[in-house]
Amino acid sequence: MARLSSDERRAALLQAALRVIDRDGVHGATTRAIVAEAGMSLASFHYAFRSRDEMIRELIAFVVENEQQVSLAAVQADADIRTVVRSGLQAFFELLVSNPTREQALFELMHYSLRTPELGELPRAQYASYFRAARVLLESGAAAAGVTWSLPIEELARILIAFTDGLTLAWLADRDDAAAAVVMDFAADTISALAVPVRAKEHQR
Amino acid sequence: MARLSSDERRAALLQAALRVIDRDGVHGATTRAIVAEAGMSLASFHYAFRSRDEMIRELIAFVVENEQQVSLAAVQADADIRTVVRSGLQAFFELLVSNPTREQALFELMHYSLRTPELGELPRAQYASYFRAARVLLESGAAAAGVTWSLPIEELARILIAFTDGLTLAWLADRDDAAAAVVMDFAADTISALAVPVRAKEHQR
DNA sequence: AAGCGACTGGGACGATTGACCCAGTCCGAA
DNA sequence: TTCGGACTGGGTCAATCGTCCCAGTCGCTT
Repeated sequence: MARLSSDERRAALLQAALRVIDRDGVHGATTRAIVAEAGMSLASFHYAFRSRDEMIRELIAFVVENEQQVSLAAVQADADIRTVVRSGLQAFFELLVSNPTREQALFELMHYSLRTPELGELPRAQYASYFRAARVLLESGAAAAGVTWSLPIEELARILIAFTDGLTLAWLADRDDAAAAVVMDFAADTISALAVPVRAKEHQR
Repeated sequence: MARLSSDERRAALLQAALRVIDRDGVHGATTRAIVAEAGMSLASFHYAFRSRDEMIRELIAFVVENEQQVSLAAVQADADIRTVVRSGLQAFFELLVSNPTREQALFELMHYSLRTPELGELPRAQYASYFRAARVLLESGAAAAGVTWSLPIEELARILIAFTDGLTLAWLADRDDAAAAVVMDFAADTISALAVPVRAKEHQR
């Protein structure tokens, strides 16, 4: 064991790979580009990972776990449910605008996984993670606003993610902020319309 | 100009390239794979196209023009607007299920374009084409059902495309048909809720 | 029938890639 | 201080890529 960090070096390489993919896409994430970004030598790469594929596999798993979608889940107190949903979407959108290449990178990683036989199951986990984040927003928002959902929470979470994916892709294509806002308004309106007030007694406990 | 088809050979190569991308992704669409699929020799490729990039550029333009999204626009007569929207979504979904790799290919081509400086504007045209198809469905459906939209048609088209993109990505990830149906139901409900009946006089003329 | 030019086959080139290898270096344990 | 093993630098390899080239071939025109 000894020297610093068998795991630290792997983590450093993963971070570097993510930066390279942000900058140049999955296509540009060659072993040489990654070690250059990490300030290491090529030998270190194959000392840490058996192959590039293994690294990509771990990278996707890492991204899925550390769902940075958390920005979606900033629920302020005593807001009505429509505001909660709209704010969550706005937070996500601002993340997208401030770092569009990151969302592109996530999509590219997904499509790369779908094309790679032994990675084909990863997108399922990726979306399960997204749904979980959406569910957190919807549940905590509903609790804060004193409402409950008239549809199963899993279905609502999927609908919310469909909205974020759809508005992200269209925005990446034409960068129309105003149009994205319209979609977010529509999403907040229609989703919050499925909220029903909790009877005071239930709300209280 | 003589021999058969300066344009025909280009078209044949484009079709072959599309089949290769369907099968192996953009990454696998090498010049050699494409000419093999087309049953041609490598020299013919560079006789027809100056470079692979030029071919990809024309391929995307071709795909955007021949929007196969038309399947979305099968409007049956005397159906209420909710049914029209739901049927359009269902037609799209069945296209997706019967040919998932085609939708994957379109996404990959979009992301490839976004990463390629001189192709960066193509996704805008791609989505303009999608919006146009959605608009056709919404307008003809509204005319057939005798309703009009309470939101600008451009905004509604974008919302509809957000739904199709969102449900497509999630379905590609987990292949959950039932969940996709829920999203489509929600989309049809919420979009058709924005339809208002036309006064008989207007409807008649 | 001849010839011109559009077209093709097959090979080659340089660049890039993932992977490997080996001689060293550096650190901590003894 | 010595020594062993974890780690690295730099070079190399085969495979694959886009691109190019040139000697042919084939079909139309004349």
